[in-house]
Amino acid sequence: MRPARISRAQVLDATLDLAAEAGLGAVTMRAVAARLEVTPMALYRHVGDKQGLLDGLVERLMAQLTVPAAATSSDAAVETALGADPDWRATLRGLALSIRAVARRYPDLFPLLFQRRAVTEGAQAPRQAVFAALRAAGVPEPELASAERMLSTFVYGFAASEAGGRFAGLDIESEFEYAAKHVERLIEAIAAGAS
Amino acid sequence: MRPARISRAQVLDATLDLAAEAGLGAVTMRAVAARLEVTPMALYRHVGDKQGLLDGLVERLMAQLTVPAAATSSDAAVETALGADPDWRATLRGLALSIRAVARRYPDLFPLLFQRRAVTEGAQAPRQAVFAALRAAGVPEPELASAERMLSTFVYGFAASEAGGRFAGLDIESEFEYAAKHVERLIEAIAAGAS
DNA sequence: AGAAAAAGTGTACGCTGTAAATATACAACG
DNA sequence: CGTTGTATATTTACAGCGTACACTTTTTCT
Repeated sequence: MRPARISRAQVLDATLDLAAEAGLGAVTMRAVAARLEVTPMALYRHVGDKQGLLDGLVERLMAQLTVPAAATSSDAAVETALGADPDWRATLRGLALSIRAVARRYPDLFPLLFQRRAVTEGAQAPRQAVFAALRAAGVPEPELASAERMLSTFVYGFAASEAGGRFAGLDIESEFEYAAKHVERLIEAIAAGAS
Repeated sequence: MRPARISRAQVLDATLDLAAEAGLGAVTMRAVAARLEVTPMALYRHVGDKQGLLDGLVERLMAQLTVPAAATSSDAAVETALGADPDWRATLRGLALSIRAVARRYPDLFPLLFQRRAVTEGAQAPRQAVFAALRAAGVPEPELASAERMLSTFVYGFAASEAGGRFAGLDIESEFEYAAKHVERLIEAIAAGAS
């Protein structure tokens, strides 16, 4: 069979670059194709259709959510057994910063993460890292899932607000610091046995 | 001058209905115009352009964020003086439920609230209600703004997640209950003097 | 050498937002 | 009463969008 001139990965790379440079509005099948020096219809073989392209973009966005070193150094089972990850605070902060960085890099792409249940189904690695950190913090097993959801919801909301300009004119870092401080206290309270 | 067949308000009403019935994708200048039995170009006089139409939609969305009775019964100054709004918990829950209701009614419109810094400029009434409630809860004046931001960010994030299907398959009400409970505790902790 | 098959191309269609010129319908005035 | 002014709505047109469909190209396997 004929050798492929482009791959799905290349298509998504080109799309992500385009989106970062010129915004979501500039992401058209024709523009992406031009960037790859290919006709628009060639893309359809690799991403299905425009929605598939955007879904792929979301994938890529989540792949950029880097998990801090502390959370990847050992697997969850070992950590639980040893009561490890002594610095769960740093782990959670690192994850939050990573998400915020992605939001800032692709401001008008970020709201896509709230759609098509992409967030929960994708980003399993960061999710597991959050679980591990919360476990390390002492959050009881039965409410781990709810606690993770609550925390992630807040962080995504914060990042989306930052990307959308809702915090414009504010000292965002100190807002983040304020929130982070209180969220940490909340986690400690849960760990201490707040029913 | 010629009598207007349509008003900006009517245009936005028609648009909102259309969006609720058929989703954001169905909101085209032509479709809105058809609903009003007018040509597409007639809309431009009233909303400027498509983006203006969407901005108007966001306005309307926020107008639907109803402020619970407890928060409207007296103004903030009086409340502060009397230390009123004895049930700030109910007030905040009411506001959150109202936001969630809007998110559920217009699922794919909701992410628009995160864009175009719409959230901060519009929803002043609910915002003031949150302020009043937090004041009533005993949150110190200097951190009132940050606390309000933190709380609103979480609620918007929760509503957006719910609308986007991120909580699909879960018992959303009990997730909300879990979060609400802990958020209340967080507010109490702030009021109690957590620096 | 010929067949099979995947990859990419070319063309075309209906849809979108909207610029520009034009027609309409009323209020106010001489 | 007719005229004029003016905001309103229509008409027409165009470029750009996603993509269906038929086609050609380029490889590998028999």
